[in-house]
Amino acid sequence: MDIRTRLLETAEQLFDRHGFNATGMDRLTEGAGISSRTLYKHVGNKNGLIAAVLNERDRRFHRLVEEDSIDALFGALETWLAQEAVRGCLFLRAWGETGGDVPEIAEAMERHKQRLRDRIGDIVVAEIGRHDDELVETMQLLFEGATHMAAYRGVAAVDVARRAAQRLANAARAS
Amino acid sequence: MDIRTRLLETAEQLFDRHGFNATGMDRLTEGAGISSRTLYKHVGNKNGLIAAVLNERDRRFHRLVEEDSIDALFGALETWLAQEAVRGCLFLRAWGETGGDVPEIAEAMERHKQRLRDRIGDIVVAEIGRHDDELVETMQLLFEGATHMAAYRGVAAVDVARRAAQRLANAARAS
DNA sequence: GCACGTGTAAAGTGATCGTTTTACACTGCG
DNA sequence: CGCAGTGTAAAACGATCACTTTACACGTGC
Repeated sequence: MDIRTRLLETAEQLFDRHGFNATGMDRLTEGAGISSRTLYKHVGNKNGLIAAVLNERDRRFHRLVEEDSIDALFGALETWLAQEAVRGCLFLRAWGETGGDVPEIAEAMERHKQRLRDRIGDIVVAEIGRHDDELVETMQLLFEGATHMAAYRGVAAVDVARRAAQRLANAARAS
Repeated sequence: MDIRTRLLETAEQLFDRHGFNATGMDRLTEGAGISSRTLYKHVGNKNGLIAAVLNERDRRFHRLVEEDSIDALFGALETWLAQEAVRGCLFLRAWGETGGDVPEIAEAMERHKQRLRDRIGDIVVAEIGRHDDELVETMQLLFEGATHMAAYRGVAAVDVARRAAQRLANAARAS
């Protein structure tokens, strides 16, 4: 496996499990099986590594939601939570741990949320046949809620969100 | 003002603004205007301080939601966000930054979420006149979603959640 | 065949971390 | 008076932090 890929995967797991600040560079190099010199050659510094992890994660997420449907959206979240024991949104966590003071991290977070919103917009159009801002907002709210509620109540939270989204979409379709 | 109160208020602001790990004890003692010796006399260690901050915040939150109504619940969240620039749920953030490995912090988080759930249960009964687990789950989801979406889209997220909650409660009342 | 890119191993950088310690001042109470 | 309690100021603790440096090994391609 590519060194950079191995590094980003290891870092993502460790950041998710222990938090960003609490994960030292030693643990990262040891986990990825590379020297610290190599790590810094690849990502510059720790914030660069965090940003790289986030951007790769965003790419991976959108590859998971390829079709525009409510089921695909929440299905992706379920897969997400199944293969990684997520403790809330990793983007918001990184942003919060750095106080929003690191531009590259803040931008990665904003970009991810914007892309999520755009994708939900497409889903709404595909599901009810027209634009509906209120429904988009509400569905993003449900997605965000499921992400964080799953942290302490398990994957079942996603089902609750999916059912609520379906019900609200049905109501919008009927009106 | 009481020393302990001043310490907890200062710590809560700094933790919210910069994150838990990124806030050093020096900044805390300086912010509260006390010596480090006094700080350790009062809360034992940093994790004790974090737990104390969380438990006090939980008490304060429930004082804000005294009447059992959807408006009171989301009104409290709005007040919350207006007076403090919250970057997501402080309980989940503390839990995430410590990897869930600090018992007193994990317990404070669980207790807060359980109390929130109980309160929402009361609200559902008051609003629709009977128990409805699915509605409780969904409303907690909306609350959690609003808390985190407000971090990057502002207080308006709370209104979206409130409207969705009202609509779902109305539907439950009618059925 | 030799420079160059890419990697490792490991010591060392100064800064900052959470926490403890030492020394001293003030207050209220028996 | 004396002593316990509670506070401050400031130095010191060892550990760990992100990051750099030094020294060396291995291919690949001009």
